[in-house]
Amino acid sequence: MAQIQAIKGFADHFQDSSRLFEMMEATAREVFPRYGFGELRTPLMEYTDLFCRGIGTETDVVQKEMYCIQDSKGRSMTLRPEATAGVMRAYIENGVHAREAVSKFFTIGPMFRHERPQKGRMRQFHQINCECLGPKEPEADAEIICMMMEFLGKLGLKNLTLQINSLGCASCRPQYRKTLHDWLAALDQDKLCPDCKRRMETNPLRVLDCKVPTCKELTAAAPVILENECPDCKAHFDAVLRHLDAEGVPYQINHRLVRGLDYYTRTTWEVVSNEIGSQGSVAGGGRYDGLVEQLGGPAVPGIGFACGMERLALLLEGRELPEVRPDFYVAVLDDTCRDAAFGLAQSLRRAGFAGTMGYESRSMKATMRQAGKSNARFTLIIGTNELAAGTVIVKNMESGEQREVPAGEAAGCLTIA
RNA sequence: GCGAAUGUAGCUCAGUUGGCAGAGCACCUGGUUGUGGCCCAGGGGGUCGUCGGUUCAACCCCGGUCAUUCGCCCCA
Repeated sequence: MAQIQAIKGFADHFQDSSRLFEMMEATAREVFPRYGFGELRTPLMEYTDLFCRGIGTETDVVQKEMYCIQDSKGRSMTLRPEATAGVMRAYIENGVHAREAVSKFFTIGPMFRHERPQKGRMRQFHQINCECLGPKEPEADAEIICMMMEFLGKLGLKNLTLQINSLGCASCRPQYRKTLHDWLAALDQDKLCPDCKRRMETNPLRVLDCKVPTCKELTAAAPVILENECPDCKAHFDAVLRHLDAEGVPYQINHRLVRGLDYYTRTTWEVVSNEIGSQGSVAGGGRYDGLVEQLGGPAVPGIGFACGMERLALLLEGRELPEVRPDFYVAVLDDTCRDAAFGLAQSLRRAGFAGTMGYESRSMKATMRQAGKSNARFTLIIGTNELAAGTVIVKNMESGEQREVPAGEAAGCLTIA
C-alpha cells in the first residue's frame, strides 16, 4: 500500500514546535492589547481579485505563488498568501471606519504561497500580523515599530537588526521613480540582469534590491530615495526616527530596502537575523496609505507588519520550555482490575490531576517500566494479589515512598506531596 | 522556474576494491516467585526510494524517475 505523505511544504507540528508556537501567540496576546490592538480572525480564503488589487499584479506573490481554486460557479478564490488584504476587506466591508477613527488589529494564522520549500520557508506558513488603520501621524509608525520590537524582545530574541527606509508618497515617489528610471536607462543595459531590465520599466524601485552582484555594483551610485522625497515625507520620517531614538530602539537606515509588496509607502522596515541561514527576514512591514482606497474603501491611511512564526521558531530552537509532567500513571497488573483502573484515572482527572492509565496489563516489571517512562510524579498500582479489593498502592516516584490506600483516597495522597 | 546534495530497520546513521544486510537508540522477552528509567543476555523487525542498464555477481557502477533537504529567486 502506497504511503500517503503530507503535501510538499505543509508541515505537521508536534508538541515541541506546537508549544513554541503557543508561546509566541501568548506573548503576542499579552503585548499587543497594551497598545490597543484587538484580535481579528479573517477567512483563510478570499476572492482572488482582492489579492491582485491589494498586493499588486507585478509582485511574485501574485504572479506565481498563489493557491487559486474555482468554486462551482467558476469564481476564482485564493488561499490567503498574506494577511493584510483580508484585514482591509473586513475593515471596509463592515464599515469600521465610520465607527472609529483609529482601528488596530492583529491576526495570527496560516498563509499559503506556492514556493520552493526550504529552511524557514514553507508553503503553509504562519504569521503574526498587526495593522493600524486611521492615523497618518509618525507616532503611529514609531508606536507599531516599538510594539514589534517589544514583542520580539519578550520572546528573548537578540542579535536582530531593524532596517528601515522611507519610500515616499503619492506625490514624490513618481518623481523619484522617473529620476531613478532615467538614471538606470543611462547605464549599460547589457550589464543588468534580465529581471532588472524588466523591472526598470515596470517597477524601477525593485532594481535597488536586486541581489545579483553585478547589478548591485552597477547601481551602487543610484539616486537615494531619502534625498528625493518631498518635505512632508522627510519630516514624517525624521519624526519616526526621532521617536525611535528617544525610545532607544536601534535601527539601520537601508536606502535599498524596497519591499516586495506594491502597497507600501513612506516608512518601511524589516527585521533581519543572521543566525538562521538565507531566509533571514523574521519580520517586515510598512505604511500603506493608499491601500484602503485602492480596495474600494475610504481614503484611510494605514501601517502594519508581519512576523514569520517558522522563522522565529528557528531562532527559538533549543529554548527550554517549562516541563510538562503528568501527575499520575495507573499501573494495571491484572485484567480483572481494568474497570477499577479506568475509573480511578477518571476520578483523578476530575480532581484536577493529569495522567493516564497503562492500557495493557502486563508483568510488574514491564508495567513499572512504563510507569517510569511516563515520567509521572506518582504511580498507582492496582491489581496485586496481596491487596484488598478496592485498594491501591500509591507510590511517589521521586522518593520511592509508597502506601496502600482505598481507591477513593488516592487523590488525597497526590495532593499531599 | 534554476542549481546541488541525500534516499539502507520505527528513529539517527555506518556499509572498505562490486562478493552472505550492520550498529546505536526505540520496542519485546528473560536475568528478577509481582515494584521504575541503570546493567547483562536474548528476540522481533529490511523489496537497500523506485524503474531500467552493465556484470558470473549491484546497497555499491551507469541512466531515468519519484521523494526529501539545502541554496538561487522571492518573501515573513
